[in-house]
Amino acid sequence: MTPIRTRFAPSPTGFLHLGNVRTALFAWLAARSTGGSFVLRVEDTDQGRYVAESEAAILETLRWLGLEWDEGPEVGGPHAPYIQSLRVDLYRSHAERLVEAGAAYWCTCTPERLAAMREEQQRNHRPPRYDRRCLGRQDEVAAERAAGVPAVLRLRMPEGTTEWDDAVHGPLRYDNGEVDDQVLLKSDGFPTYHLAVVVDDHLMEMTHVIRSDEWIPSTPKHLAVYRALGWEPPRFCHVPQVLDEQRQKLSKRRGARTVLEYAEAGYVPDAVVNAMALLGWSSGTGQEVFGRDELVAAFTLERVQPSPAVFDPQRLDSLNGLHIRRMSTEALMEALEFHLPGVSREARTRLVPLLRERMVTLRDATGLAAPLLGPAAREEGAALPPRRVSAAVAARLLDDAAREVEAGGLDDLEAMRHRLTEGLEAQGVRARDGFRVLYIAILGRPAGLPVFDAMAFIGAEESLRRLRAARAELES
RNA sequence: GCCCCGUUCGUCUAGUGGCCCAGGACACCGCCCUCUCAAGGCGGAGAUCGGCGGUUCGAAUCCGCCACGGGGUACCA
Repeated sequence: MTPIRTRFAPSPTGFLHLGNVRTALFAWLAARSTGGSFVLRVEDTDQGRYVAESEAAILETLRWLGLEWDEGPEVGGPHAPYIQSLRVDLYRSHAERLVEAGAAYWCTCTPERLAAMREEQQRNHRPPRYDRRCLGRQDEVAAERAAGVPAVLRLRMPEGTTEWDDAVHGPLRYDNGEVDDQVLLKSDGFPTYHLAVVVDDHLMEMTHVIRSDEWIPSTPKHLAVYRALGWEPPRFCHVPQVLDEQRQKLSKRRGARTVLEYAEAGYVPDAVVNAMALLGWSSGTGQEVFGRDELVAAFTLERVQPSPAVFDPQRLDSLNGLHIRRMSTEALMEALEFHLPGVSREARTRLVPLLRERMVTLRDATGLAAPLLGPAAREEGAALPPRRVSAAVAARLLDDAAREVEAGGLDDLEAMRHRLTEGLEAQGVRARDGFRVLYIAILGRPAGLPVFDAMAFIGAEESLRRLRAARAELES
């Protein structure tokens, strides 16, 4: 299969959420799965919307997810710089070529006139497009520009139709008469997306343009630029958007969490990647849980769906648990450092087997392990004795357990548990009911990490202290 | 207003003319396992394949119209 060379080109106007990054993931997968390359490019041509911290956050997000780029900011590459604001001369020189080719023209119409024009077109049920007033008076416009009147450069959209074979949507066709004479160069001298994206994608030798499908309507403009410059266009792949539960495009404004927030909340990169991959793509084999390498092996652009997908947080939870359980003890121990601050590597290693199957997120470790790392606060409503267990049975169990611990029972948890079970059953009490007493005594609540393992973890001394405290509570 | 894209269980999806009175996953419910909680195993409920017409011996799959959802319509990306 031919290597795909593609890019992710975010604009540094905010943080990355699942919707943005899903597109990056598909591009990364397309490149990796074909032995191609993945380029990162920063599209900061809108000075007004630039948010300083967001650029660093974008790089951090991609790195956290493991979507490493072969060329781009901080790693460089043969087509550097990879930041558009540093490439302005390139756009201007190509704009000049477009003017010479008669494919672009200057325009000094005011924003007010443009707005009035569009309003009128809308009133008359006509498609909103620039009316080309300046196209017929280029000499005057040139004089105005010389006199300092602000001007923009517009694409002269050719007649006819534009069609292309989209990798996701199949054949797409537009009547050029519906397409506006797009502004290519703004009056501040910066290019618009429509010029910069074409120049960079060509110069950076992209074979595929993988982007959100909100770009479909402007693709004819881009194709017109390719044609005017005599360039062969890349293959376009317009991937569907990711929607929230209200079926709206995911957006920070509407409360979409950033990827980095998921990281802090205890989600693991592989799970987030897996969950995103399933939004708009499926393997076709029925497999839905993928490790990184499996995903790279299974991915193809052809299997990307054209319809938008609603992000389901519950699915992410499920996958996160699954991926946590797939992690090695060593890896989990390391990953838990953030959520179990101050807990030694040795202690974390002992905790991992107890925690692994009980965590949805890494953050769950904090609450689960709390009774083993400090005093076990009594959970509200956790009565001693619990329902279905008499005070007499509870007292005896606590005494028996204390005796067991004193006799070194923690050295063989299974044997100790067996003896305590027999003691309970001799009194006609089921172990599952009786042991609830131990859970409350040791963990402060009727459920949690396996209680015998918990006792072993906190040690004989602390175990005895808690058993006796519970015993004393029964007396009062 | 104009243009475009899309439409299979609540959600993600399989499905490209007969294998589908539609399969899987998540969530939900039940059972089993079990020191609790989980995890795991098994089972259940859940979709008139957006609607209506058409093509065909036969349509979720092909065509048309409509409806609904989303997007574009900027000197934002």
